[in-house]
Amino acid sequence: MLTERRADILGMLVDEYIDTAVPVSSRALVSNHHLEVSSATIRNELAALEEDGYITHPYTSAGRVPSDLGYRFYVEALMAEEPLSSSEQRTVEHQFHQVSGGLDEWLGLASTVLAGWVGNAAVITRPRAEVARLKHVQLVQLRDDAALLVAVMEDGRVRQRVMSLAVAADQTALSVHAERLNARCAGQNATVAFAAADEMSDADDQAIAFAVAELIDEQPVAESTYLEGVRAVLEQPEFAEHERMLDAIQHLAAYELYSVVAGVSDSEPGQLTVVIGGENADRWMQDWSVVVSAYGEPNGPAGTIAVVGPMRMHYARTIPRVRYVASLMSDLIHEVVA
Amino acid sequence: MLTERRADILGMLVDEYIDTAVPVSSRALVSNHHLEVSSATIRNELAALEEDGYITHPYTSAGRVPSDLGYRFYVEALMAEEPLSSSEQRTVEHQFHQVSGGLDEWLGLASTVLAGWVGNAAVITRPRAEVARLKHVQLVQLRDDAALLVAVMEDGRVRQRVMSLAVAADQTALSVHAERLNARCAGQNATVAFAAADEMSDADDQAIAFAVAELIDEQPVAESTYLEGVRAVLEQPEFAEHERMLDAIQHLAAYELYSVVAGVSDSEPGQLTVVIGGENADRWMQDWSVVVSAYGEPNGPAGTIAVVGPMRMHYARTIPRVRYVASLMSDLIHEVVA
DNA sequence: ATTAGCACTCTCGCACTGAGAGTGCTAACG
DNA sequence: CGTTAGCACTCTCAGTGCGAGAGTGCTAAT
Repeated sequence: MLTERRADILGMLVDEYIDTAVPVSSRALVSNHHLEVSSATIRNELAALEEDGYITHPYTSAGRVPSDLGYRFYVEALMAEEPLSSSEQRTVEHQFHQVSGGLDEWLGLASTVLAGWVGNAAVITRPRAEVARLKHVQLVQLRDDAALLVAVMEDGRVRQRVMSLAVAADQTALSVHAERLNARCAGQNATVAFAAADEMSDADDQAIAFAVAELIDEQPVAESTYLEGVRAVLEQPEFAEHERMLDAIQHLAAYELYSVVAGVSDSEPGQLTVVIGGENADRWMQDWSVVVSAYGEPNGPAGTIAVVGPMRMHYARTIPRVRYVASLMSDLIHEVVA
Repeated sequence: MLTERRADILGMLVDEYIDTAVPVSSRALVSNHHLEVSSATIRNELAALEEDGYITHPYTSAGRVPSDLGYRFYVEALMAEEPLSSSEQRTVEHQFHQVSGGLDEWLGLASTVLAGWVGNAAVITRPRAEVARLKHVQLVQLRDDAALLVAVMEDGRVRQRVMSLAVAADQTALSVHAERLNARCAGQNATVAFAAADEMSDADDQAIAFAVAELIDEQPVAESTYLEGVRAVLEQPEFAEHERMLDAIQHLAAYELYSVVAGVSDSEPGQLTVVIGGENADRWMQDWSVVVSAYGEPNGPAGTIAVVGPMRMHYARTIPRVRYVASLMSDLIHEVVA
């Protein structure tokens, strides 16, 4: 376990490094914090902290930089969370009253605001149920032998597909098809729908049921992922080199982040998770950190709100803000849904 | 007007510059093309071409680089289009047979393939009618006093919104609401729907009609824009500098490209447009070129297929490939819709 | 345990230089 | 008159070397 002084020093060091992106030296610590000891003493402590794995050297005689472990300890025990200023709260409330409403606009706004606050990329996914279930199916006539299949899921997502029909059907006939399906599949998951498709005798019924089952089952690729603040991330000095920047860009595509964020948040709404550097599963994320929280109704469809950035991230700012936006979105959903 | 020799030289120069990204010298032209004249002669011709504004100097005594006008002349008159190889055709046909079908998958695949072929960003927008018209409305019950409004447009787009109701209604009552609306608004545009909303007596009817009108009217922000190949663009040497790269990234967001691409293609399906450098309306696009074509049924809903990249773009490869993908998508839509 | 002092290491920015590439011009040539 | 050889001039670019500065680690003294 760390002595108190060492913990203090580690805290200052991480704060400073997050702020400046420059490896921090013993002298800087002493002078910036008016410590009562000399830089040599600090050097000894730093050596001990390095021994224990909390910090490293980029090269001999540069300042120290926090390691994964150092950041982890900082987030767990040292950091002083920076609460939202009243002006920040006022801004966000004002902005949310400006937009007419509708989930999509909220999500877009939330990601923009969050990204702006924390100076990193913000990723928000639309709420979805853990297991997709069908709510309602409808067929809209396009031509004699083709119809648009619209499937509404219980979590409010809507999927569509154009179907061609073996037997020509007018809108009335299509409604009959749809009703048969609703009777059989409403409230059911994909497995049941596939089974239902097998049982259908009529060819078109079967084709439609099969299509519905596929729609229920469909994996959301980048389905409604809101991503903002890419430029802010890439302006960080860690991406000064082209190669790093290019790699970062490649991975910052919305659909990759979707899987990252979805992979992390197995938690329930309100629970916030921080994943730091090497703790990430993905290989390319070893230098990145993610602060993520689920939002939504308890036991209802859940989405995730995340901030993604380099390990040197302003955790003390980011964590309360992710938490705040998550609870804000949960409240908004509560108002609409319950 | 250019003498034939000058035109030839300009053609070679543009070809070479597109290939190498290096300002091309008189000597390089002579040796790479086994010209029967000396480099001094070429220098005289280059000076003349510069005088006429087809090429420029980056600085005194470097090679020559095409200007906007030079590229324009090249695309118009000099370029030899590079037809698709049989292996390219085979690949794409193979891949399109692999996917199960469904417009979204086609569009995603098309953008990926196109981006890969041309080494630049490919942007594809979903087809939409010039004026949105309602096809069909449906209400799905969420709770006693809330319903999901699903509006299907004539061009096949689907929009949704959660509505809270003044008077509780079960699914049967909701269907009645929906039918009233369909009777009044099916096939109509937003203006008519707004008018209809005004005439409705029942409060919920009115609210729903108003919401429908808004859905019809809604501007697609980044609505279903497929963007691929961002990394490829940014690997081009024109983005070697940090600042340029950051600016490019900022603008390459899908929703910005949507407006760029939509702004360019006022043409009908089959017509292909090339916009070079300063011909772009947007200020930030002054160094970019866009090759864009509409696709879809004549007089039907139309989408756009575009390639966006630096001015130094391989037009001879890009143009036939954009054209090909556009006609491919048009065919696919034709099969499904007509 | 703390500290002063000092040698050592490594980075970073800067100036300098020489090679090379390419042009523009002039004068000669067919 | 078009073409060409020759040459001076310009500008870039990569490499090199160097000095300043920052920071550590160690040792010996307090």
